[in-house]
Amino acid sequence: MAATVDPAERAKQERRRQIMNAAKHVFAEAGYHGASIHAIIERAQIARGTFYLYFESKAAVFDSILDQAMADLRARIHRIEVDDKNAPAPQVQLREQVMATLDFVVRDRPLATLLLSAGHTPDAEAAERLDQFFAEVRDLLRRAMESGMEIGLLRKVDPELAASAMLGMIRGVIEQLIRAETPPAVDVVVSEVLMVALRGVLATG
Amino acid sequence: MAATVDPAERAKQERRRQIMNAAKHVFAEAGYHGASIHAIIERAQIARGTFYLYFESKAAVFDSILDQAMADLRARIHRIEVDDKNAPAPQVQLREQVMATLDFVVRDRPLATLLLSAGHTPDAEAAERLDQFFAEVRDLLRRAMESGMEIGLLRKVDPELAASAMLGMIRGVIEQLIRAETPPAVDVVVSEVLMVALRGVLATG
DNA sequence: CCGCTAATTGACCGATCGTTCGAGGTGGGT
DNA sequence: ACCCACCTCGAACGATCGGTCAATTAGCGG
Repeated sequence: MAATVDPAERAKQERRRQIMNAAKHVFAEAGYHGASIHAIIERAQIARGTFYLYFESKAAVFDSILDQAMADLRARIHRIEVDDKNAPAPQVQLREQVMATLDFVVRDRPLATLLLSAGHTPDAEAAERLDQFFAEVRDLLRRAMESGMEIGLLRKVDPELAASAMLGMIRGVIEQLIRAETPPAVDVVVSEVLMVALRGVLATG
Repeated sequence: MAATVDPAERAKQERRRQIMNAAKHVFAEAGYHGASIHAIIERAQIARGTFYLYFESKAAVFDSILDQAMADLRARIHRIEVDDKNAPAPQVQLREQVMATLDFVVRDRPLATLLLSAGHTPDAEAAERLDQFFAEVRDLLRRAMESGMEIGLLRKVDPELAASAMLGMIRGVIEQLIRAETPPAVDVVVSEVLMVALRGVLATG
């Protein structure tokens, strides 16, 4: 795999990242349609034709950005291990994953904006990928619910509905963190959110 | 106000509604940008010029649709009365409002799709209106939280954060109801959601 | 049946945008 | 010094779309 360290190849990859980063910002600011190739190449300081040497279309950059984001996010989300006695307690695993995910997303504002607002792109394929990603997360949540209910850790609820509610809650919180000019510390937010999700808002009694 | 029952005037209003309805479906299916005037007038069975006799621009129809939706929704959401002893219990008021809102939204799928997915329109004014509407709802939720905390009904939480979480939860649930091909009865959903919101998902203990 | 107003129509315009491509530059190997 | 492969550039193209307007039709009171 000497090709991977070939300096020319490295420069190409770097250029690609540069374009993707510029595009990410522009997409976040203007949305998929509002983002013009002009704005992207202006921000990336390259010419029109150069853009098309690295990406075959506008949709292709968008897809690449989504793909990378999803890979990054997937790396932070996995099944909670309940049987393995060596693993940390479920609540601890849960907290760690939520923490890592939220931290990652909040650190990259343009990306967060992109993910949250990219509900309707006329690019059907990109929209479908986003849907698939969220469906995957929702599925993970649903299974977590089912497991939790089986072992008596969780109350009996419609797993599908609860998963949708939880996913929506996370989205709402991220949106709030993005909106705030001086967002509170992530660990404090996670504590509050987990409290609300697990115990609800009603006073104990 | 005899002009309001003038048959000609009535026909005009009807035509307006017809166009708005067609546009609502097209916007929901294709998003703001993806919705072409062509698609709208085709669905409304009118000519291009006719459209511009009733709306001065594409953005204008979009705004009109949003305005009407927001008025309809606002009519179903108001402060929960806690001091008035003649009013129903807070939980009952809450249930009624959530019920009425969810029912209204779910009955009009295109509208729901429109509201949920219209995160980023390049039409800045329309996007701002949507933001304002959701900000209003969030504000209502936040104040409800604060009131509930004052009278000891609710646990102590960050009101702003909890409001964002609750709003996100509602959005998530609506999205799920829209997605389902055979959505469950609304009152069952409301019961489940209120349970999760108030008591959380953790088993009591 | 006439005449007039108001409604309706669709060909057309200008602007914008994504994409293409041939000309010009660059740099490392010999 | 030369070459050649590769990269970079931006003017030009074609398609699409929102919006306009002069021509046509419909409806109706006299």
